[in-house]
Amino acid sequence: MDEPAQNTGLLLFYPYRAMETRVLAVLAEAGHEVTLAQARLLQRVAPGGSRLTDLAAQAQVTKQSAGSLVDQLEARGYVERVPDPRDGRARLIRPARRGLEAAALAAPVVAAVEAEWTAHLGEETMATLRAALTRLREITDPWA
Amino acid sequence: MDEPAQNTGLLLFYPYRAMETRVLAVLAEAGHEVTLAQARLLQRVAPGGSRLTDLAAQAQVTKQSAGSLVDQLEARGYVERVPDPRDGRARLIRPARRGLEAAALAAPVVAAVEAEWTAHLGEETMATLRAALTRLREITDPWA
DNA sequence: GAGGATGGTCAGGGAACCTTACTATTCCTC
DNA sequence: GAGGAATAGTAAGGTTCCCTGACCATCCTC
Repeated sequence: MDEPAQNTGLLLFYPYRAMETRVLAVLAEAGHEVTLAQARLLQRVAPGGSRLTDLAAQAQVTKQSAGSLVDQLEARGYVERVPDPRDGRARLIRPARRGLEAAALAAPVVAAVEAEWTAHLGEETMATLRAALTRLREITDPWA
Repeated sequence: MDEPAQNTGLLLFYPYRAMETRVLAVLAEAGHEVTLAQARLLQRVAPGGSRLTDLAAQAQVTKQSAGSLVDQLEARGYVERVPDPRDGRARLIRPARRGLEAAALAAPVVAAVEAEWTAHLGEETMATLRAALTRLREITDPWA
C-alpha cells in the first residue's frame, strides 16, 4: 500500500525473483518446458529422493498440489517415483534423467547471477549478505 | 534439485515468505479477506494512485491479470478507480477506506518482524543486510 | 490528421491450488 | 499381539490466478 519500498520483505523479493527468472529463462531456451510451480518443487527434490509430504511441506503447498506437480514432472521425465524401502506407505521421488539435465543447466546460471551480485556489492558485503540470510533462515524457515 | 540450500536465491526466499505469511495472517485474523495475489498488488498501490499498467509491470503480471485483481479489490472496498486528470485513457487506482485500514494494520506487523530479525542478527548485521539488499535492487528490479 | 504507441477492457482457457473424503500402511499402547 | 491413532498418499470437484489473443479509446509525433 505505501510501504515505501524499504519494507525488508519486499527488498528480499526483488533479487529472489530476478534469480528465478534468469534460471527459468535458460531452462526454457534449452527446451525444458518447466513451469514456475514445477521448478519450485523440482528444486527441492533431494538427490537421494524425497517424500511427497516433505516436498509439500517445504514448498508450502498441500500434498495434493505437490502430488499433481510430481505427476507432471514424472510424465516428462524429470523425476521418478520409487517405493521407499523403509516405509511401505511411502514412495520416494527422485531426480530422473531430464531432471538431472535441468539441474546441470541451472547450476552455472545460479553461479553467474551470484557472480554479478558479488561484482555489484563487493566480495565482503556479499559474504555478509549470505551469512545474514543463512542465519535468518534459522528463524524464518520452519523446515530448516 | 540439489542446490544444497546455499543457493542465494532460495536463501532470500525464506525470510521473504515468512514476512508475507505473518502479515497476511494478521490481516486474515482482523477480518480482511485478502488473497495472496491481491495483497501483492495492493502493496504496490501508491498513496496518490497508480496506473494499472504500472502495477502490472511491478508485480510482473499481465495487465489483464492486474485488472482482474483490481476488480476484486475494488469490489471489496480496498481500492477505487478514478480518472487520471492528465491522461484521458488512464485511470488511477487509489487506496480506499478498507485498503488504508489494511495498510495501517500491516505496518506494525512488518515492524515487529523486522525487529525480530534485528534481535537475531544484531543491529549492525541487519543494517548491512538492508543496505546490501537496497543496492542489489538496483540491478535486480527492472522497475527501480 | 494519419500512423503508431500507450492505457485499458473483453473473452476464453489452462494451470495451480484448495477442501473434503478416502485407502493403505505403520506406529503405538495396552 | 491386537486394537486404535497417526501417517503416506490418492481421488474428486471447485475456485483463484494468470495467460494469450483480440479489441477500443486516447495520446503523441511528424
